[in-house]
Amino acid sequence: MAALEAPTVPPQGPVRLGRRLPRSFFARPSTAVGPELLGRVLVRELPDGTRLAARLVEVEAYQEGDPASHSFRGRTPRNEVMFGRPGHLYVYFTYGMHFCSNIVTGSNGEGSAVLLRAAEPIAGLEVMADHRGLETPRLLCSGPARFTQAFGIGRPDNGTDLVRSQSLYLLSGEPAPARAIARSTRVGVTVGVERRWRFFVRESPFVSPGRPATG
DNA sequence: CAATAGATGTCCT
DNA sequence: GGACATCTATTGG
Repeated sequence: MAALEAPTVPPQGPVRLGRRLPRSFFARPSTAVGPELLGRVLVRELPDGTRLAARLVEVEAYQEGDPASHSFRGRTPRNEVMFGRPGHLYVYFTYGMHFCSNIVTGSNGEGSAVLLRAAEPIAGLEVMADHRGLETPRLLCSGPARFTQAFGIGRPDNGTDLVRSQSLYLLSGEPAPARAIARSTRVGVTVGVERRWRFFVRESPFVSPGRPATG
């Protein structure tokens, strides 16, 4: 694919974009897909041609039978996409003001997904700053609602197929090696806390400030 | 630094 | 009515 525009700040490491991840990558349990998403690159192409890109550094897995998951009590109009085919984007509105983004995993009808919690911006930082109303690169995508806002993702993007969309997709990037990945309990959940399904890149300054980095 | 208040849709009891 | 997969500004140590 075409080269991305030069980032405003140097990324933490080399940026290999690679190729789009196939449906089969997502068609596995969220707890398996989650850690393997770290180091992957989410790309957004805006109508004006601007390209936004960021490398995932923090995610959380959610599943059916998991009391912290939106899918726990079955389908609703809001979580419908979560029960659909893997590889689609599940966007939800929360706390009366914020949107958060998930990637649907597992098999069709299953109700599992991975919440995108934080990323390291690598292209389009000026537009992200515009969306966020701040400049500091570290604060652009370091939280699920921040990340979603930086990318300009909202209701219309709910249900987008990341495997086929020309404007929102996920590239293989450079997967984080197992030794660089830490796990902890999930942020902001009060049930299902025994599930340590938050996965993040240990040394990344772009991880959200949500919680202690329980290795 | 830490703690807290305030913004307020959607789903739940 | 209350909880919630959150963020920001403000206040106080």
